[in-house]
Amino acid sequence: MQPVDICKKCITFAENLNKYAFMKNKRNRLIIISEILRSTLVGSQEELLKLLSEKQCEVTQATLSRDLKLLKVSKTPLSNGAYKYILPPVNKPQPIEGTYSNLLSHGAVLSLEFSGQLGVVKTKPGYASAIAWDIDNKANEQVLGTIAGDDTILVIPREGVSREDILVMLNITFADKTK
Amino acid sequence: MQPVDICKKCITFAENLNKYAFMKNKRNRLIIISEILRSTLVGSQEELLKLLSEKQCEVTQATLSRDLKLLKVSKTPLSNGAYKYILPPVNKPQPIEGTYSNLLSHGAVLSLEFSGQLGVVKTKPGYASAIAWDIDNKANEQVLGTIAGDDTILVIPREGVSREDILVMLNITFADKTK
DNA sequence: AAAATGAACGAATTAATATGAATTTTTTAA
DNA sequence: TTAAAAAATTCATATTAATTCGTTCATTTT
Repeated sequence: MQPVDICKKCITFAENLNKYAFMKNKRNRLIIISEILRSTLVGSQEELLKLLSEKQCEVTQATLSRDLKLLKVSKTPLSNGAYKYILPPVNKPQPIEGTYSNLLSHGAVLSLEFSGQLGVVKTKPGYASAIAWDIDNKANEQVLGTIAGDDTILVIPREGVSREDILVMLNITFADKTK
Repeated sequence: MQPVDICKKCITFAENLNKYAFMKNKRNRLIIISEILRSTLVGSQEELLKLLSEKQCEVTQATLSRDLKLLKVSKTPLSNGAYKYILPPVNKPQPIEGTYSNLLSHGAVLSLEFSGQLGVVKTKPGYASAIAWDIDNKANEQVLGTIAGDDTILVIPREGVSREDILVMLNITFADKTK
């Protein structure tokens, strides 16, 4: 190697080079992370750090933590006792945050009738289990449980819970949704 | 209040009282945790610990961590920058390990409650029909039939069959649990 | 340009969570 | 019963993950 005079520009360029390299770029890093997580069982951030560095992608745990947050990657216990970082489902049913689906307000519920203690909700075809799930969550106090078919839900109220209570419960839900 | 002599039995009873309380029991604790997580946004174990203690359920973080692992609860980043503990999706029936008695002793059956003539069994997600089938077979004398959803079984007892009869029937299988 | 702004990041720190080991409680079996 | 075994739980600690803070650099604004 022979000595070379390096101009200022070149120095700046060289210094910046790193940043423009494929691997040293946030977007691409996120892609790499996704790919790794899709194909590999990763149980901790430290582990993922190593895998990344194998792909010439050197970052610290801090950054990784931020990346995972950004990607909405969740840490889940496996049946074998280990943990796994998993990407959110592709079709994007994000975890439900606080509120319930607005199925109710969209007329998916067609009717509610009673027979004795039992309530029967009719829904649009296919909606029953989704709505049953909502009812389970919203009405734990009034309802012992629900059983859903395709367009029919059987609602089993707790003992001592009146039809009105059930109606009120559903009305509240309706009211909430409609505004 | 006048002073009272308390006999040994009473002392023992009082000491044990706590243990028999609903809240002081793993299985029930798991139910409570599930219910909380289904209805509340919980961002950390410490937070959940408080909610539990509000429900008279006192445990340490260590136990909670193990409970969450058992329930396969995962920690997920939300869009608002916070985190949320979420229960595994209901439509993901876990691999069924073993037979009826196993399922029961492994806590696949979460609860049994009554409303009027009807019994409602809550199970882990996905287990309902497997267990319902077993109940049908085991309890033909007491039970007219069962209807299973994903995590709920409606048990319809025969005419003249009491709650106790049903309990006894289940106790045979539960036996280990109830004492 | 210089100054202001804002994203990205790493180092260090703090916070949160998991786990080993000891202990207590419950179950089983004799 | 009572002792032994298993399961559940806690305590203490290790491990893992999130965040704070300060720096750098690119981009806008003045």
